[in-house]
Amino acid sequence: MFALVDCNNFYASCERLFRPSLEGRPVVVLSNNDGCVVARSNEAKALGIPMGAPYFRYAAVLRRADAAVFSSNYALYGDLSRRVMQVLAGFSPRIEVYSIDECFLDLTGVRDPTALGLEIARTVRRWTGIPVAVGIAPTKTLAKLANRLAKKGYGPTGPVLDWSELQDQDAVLGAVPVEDLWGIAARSGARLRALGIADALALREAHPQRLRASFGVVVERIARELRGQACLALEEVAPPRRQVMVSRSFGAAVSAPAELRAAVTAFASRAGEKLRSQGLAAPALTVFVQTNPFDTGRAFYANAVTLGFPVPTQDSTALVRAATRGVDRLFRAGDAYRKAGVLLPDVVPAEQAPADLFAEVGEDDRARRRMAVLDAVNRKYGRETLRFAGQLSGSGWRRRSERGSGVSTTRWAGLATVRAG
DNA sequence: TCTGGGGTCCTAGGACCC
DNA sequence: TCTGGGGTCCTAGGACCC
Repeated sequence: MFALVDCNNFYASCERLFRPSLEGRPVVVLSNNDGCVVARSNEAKALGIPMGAPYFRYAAVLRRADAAVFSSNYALYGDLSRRVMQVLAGFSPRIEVYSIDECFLDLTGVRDPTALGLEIARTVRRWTGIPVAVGIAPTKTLAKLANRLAKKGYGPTGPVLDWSELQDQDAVLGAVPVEDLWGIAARSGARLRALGIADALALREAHPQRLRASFGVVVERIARELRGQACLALEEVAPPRRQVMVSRSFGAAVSAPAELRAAVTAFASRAGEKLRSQGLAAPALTVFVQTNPFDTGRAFYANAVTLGFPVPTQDSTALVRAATRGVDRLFRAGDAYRKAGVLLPDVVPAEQAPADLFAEVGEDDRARRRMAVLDAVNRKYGRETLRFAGQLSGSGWRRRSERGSGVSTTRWAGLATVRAG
């Protein structure tokens, strides 16, 4: 038996946490470059703002509705997520942290799952301030669905729905569009509809073998899970990462090669930090650049190049050197670049990486110590306190973030102030 | 003016082996 | 008319997730 606990409008709820005055007001949170709406409170959803909508298209609507608009603050969301997961871990011996705002719990053997679900929702709310919904079912796919329904008010006594307690399951499934299921999006949805499979009930009744032949094993599993046959297990330990990526859209177009190099230097350096913090090493680095894909007046240019290392590395110096060398090969004069990134494919655990037979004696060790110092300084005094000189060649690419709340649970200066009396 | 970032899994097809 | 059988590895691209 699975429970899926999902935080309601997570980023919006985080921003609201320290501002009770935002209760009842529409709240939205924007993506990295203040570009898209990535979280909406219920009031914002009611305004008809779609998920992922470009902000500039809805700015006027939001202003008229007196909405609160925030740039994203991942340090805050990450910290609140950890707190929520910590509370959830107290309710089940086996949990799977599925995403920043979702967690599966193993409820096998629980006598009254609905009562436990209500207790979970109450406790998370009281201890962290974040509202959640709980879906309970014998498969993950049904638990996801039950969670959606719980948020819509199907639960008899609160934001909790146990699928097996639901009357007329078939009627409910018949009213769920096939694209609302976990794992089915627009493409597969359209193809399923063309075969007359438009809702969850029709998918459940379809022949698994035929689904497999036309759509592959993923859709077959979903159909089986709708019947209550569990195909997806709880994964307590996340498998090791296979790639590391750092990429950003630019706050303003970049045309100077030195500034493009400055941007990928920052990305490669950040990628190195990620590698070291996760104990990984990269055998190669891909750097990519692109112009504005939405500009219909100019030809779109996107290109990438991959460079290999003699042995897998976690040294930022090597990553930065490869990234800048790569970007020099990609750069075309006259283009206005809007985005670039660094991708480290096929990463391996650092202890499995062989040493470089041809490196100077002691160089490996010196490089490791340099990186240890870099990380220690930046951990203590803040990201990019110590950085590569190449980054000084320009910072016009940096993101717009004009609406940050400044609230933090991880910096003294950002803590909320409470006045009594 | 203005459009995110970071991932995973699956499949088909090519290339190769004995 | 007619051309074996069984397998692995790699890659690109599609599709999906939050």
